[in-house]
Amino acid sequence: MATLQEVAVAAGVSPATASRALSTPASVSIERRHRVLEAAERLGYRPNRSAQDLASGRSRHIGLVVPDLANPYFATVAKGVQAQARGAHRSVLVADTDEDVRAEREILGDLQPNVGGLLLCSPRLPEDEVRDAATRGPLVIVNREVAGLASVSFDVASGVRAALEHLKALGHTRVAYVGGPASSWSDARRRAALGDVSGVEIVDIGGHRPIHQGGVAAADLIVAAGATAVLAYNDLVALGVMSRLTARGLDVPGDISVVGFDDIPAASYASPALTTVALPLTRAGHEATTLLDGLDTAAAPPTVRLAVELVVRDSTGPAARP
Amino acid sequence: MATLQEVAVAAGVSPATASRALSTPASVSIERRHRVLEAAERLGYRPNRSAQDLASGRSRHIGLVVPDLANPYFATVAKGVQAQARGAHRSVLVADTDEDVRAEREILGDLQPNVGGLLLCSPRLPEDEVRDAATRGPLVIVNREVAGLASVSFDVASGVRAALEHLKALGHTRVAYVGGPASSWSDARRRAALGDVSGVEIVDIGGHRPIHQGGVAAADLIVAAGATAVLAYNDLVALGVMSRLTARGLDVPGDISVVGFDDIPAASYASPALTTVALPLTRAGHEATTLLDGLDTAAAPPTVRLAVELVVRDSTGPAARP
DNA sequence: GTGAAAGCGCTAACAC
DNA sequence: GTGTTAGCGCTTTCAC
Repeated sequence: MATLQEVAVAAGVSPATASRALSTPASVSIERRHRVLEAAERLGYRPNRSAQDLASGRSRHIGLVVPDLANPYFATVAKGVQAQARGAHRSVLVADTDEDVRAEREILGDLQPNVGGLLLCSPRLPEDEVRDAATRGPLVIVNREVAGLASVSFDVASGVRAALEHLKALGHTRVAYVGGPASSWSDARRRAALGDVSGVEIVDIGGHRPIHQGGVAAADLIVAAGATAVLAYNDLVALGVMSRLTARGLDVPGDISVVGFDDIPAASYASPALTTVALPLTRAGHEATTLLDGLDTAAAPPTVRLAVELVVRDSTGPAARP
Repeated sequence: MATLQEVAVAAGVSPATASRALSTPASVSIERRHRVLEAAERLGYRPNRSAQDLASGRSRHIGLVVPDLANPYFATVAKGVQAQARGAHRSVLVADTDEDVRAEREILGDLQPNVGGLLLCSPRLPEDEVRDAATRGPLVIVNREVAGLASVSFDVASGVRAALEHLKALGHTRVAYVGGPASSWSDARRRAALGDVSGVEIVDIGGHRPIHQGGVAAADLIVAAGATAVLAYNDLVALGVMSRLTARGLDVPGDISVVGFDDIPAASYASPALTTVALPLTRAGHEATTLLDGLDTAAAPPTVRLAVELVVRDSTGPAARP
């Protein structure tokens, strides 16, 4: 493994110049710069990140903390982060908390001192702890907003409204809401917008696990509540609702319409294909990474709220005549 | 941020002793060890990974290269890797190649010099390049085998046989195989086992993209070929086949039985729920990480071939009478 | 614009 | 067991 030292010797310059040629090309004469670049290329020079980080006092790694990597939602965000980070020559350290707040704390303490910035997808960590973490280094929150901190989130309220208007236009007047984890920020956002559309009565089915099984569990409650349509916390839940409904012999959307949230790939594969509020997850990963890069220079911590879009597929239809 | 130096001073020992107390506790007297641990705890000491790596000459990071993080297959492997790595106090650097071999090469060159070991999920990279990478540092291949290199893969042949036997027992005699990417190692493994079950005629539908859309594209060919059952390259493809079949008005499993590979979460959500060959993906992540740790000490590069299991659900049934 | 020199925080001989 | 002493490979003042 060639070192910068060796590159410098090969190029006939000092290590300092070699370093500058690579990191601040503008500060080196064009001729020497070329010599250094050529030598680096020829020797197959690869910077030693540990050395760079140690010497400069800042890490080029980005830490990404997610509750569950196997969840397509977070996996997609992670993919976006990854892509953007690579463009900025930074690497991504991912940590999966397995939905466990205790593990999350531990990971935070472990990870944060060793990364240049942290991307936190943490729907459940108490706000003061998030704020605390932000004092320890650059931090961007994803899918949540905390006053005074940089974040990337989605305009879920308008998504909820769009879904409700869509159902209303189809003649639905009694819509069940299947909630997610009670402590989740984004569940609260969804709930807050539930009353925004007049003429649609909302039946709260309560909080459920944000996975397929949660929807399965909720389906019977929906039927019992006499709703003709459902808005679910996310697609996984919506898919769960749909499969249980179908298993009970009910038709979607003939008997009950179903709307999800997120637009994970499975939403379009399902049959019927799921009508859902699409969140630009990859884009969120991009934005969050970009935000992180500009965080020191930014005056106030920026908050990006990404627009969402209702994707109408086949799981919604006219309300059944009573 | 407290340094080891400061911890050492606070504990009244030399930096070396402080270092040993933390990394090789056995080599320090019990009393001093306690003093160091206590001081570290009290000062909130966090080791600087860059410094550790630079000084010791080896990185504690694990590099994980996957073709697509948003693919539930790789996301699940990644989760397994992550969990195991954290147990060993190592962090995971993930890189997503976006299914692009050129990007993969670049990532390899970038990543490998800066990690202590590499986990490669790379179905398509030419074998000699994989072998080449292995000379540059500890490397474990996942879901593929290359002679002489450490790897974790699945016993897909027995999975194919189990699927075929299952179909045969249901009376199917003409089974279509929807292949994956032609250059993929695991597609070749599946194909190699296709002839192992006598009494079942295999119709090769050719290679398709290993995603939902690939299955959609293949479905019509299956019908045209007159097969009563399909074995697909993976679940995504199987799901695609199923949705196209259903859209054409065919019944699964009434008219055609479908079997997938992998057992991703969506397989159990689908309706009908997909019969599939389950691969222990999380386990593969664990094993690969464990293998990486023991690689230097191992005599011969270990090859782990994980057992698979046919999960019979609702997408397979008796062959339709001709 | 360039080089010399001083570390960044830690580990690993090497002596004791 | 323990301390002393060198660095690991790089960035970054500081002079020139």
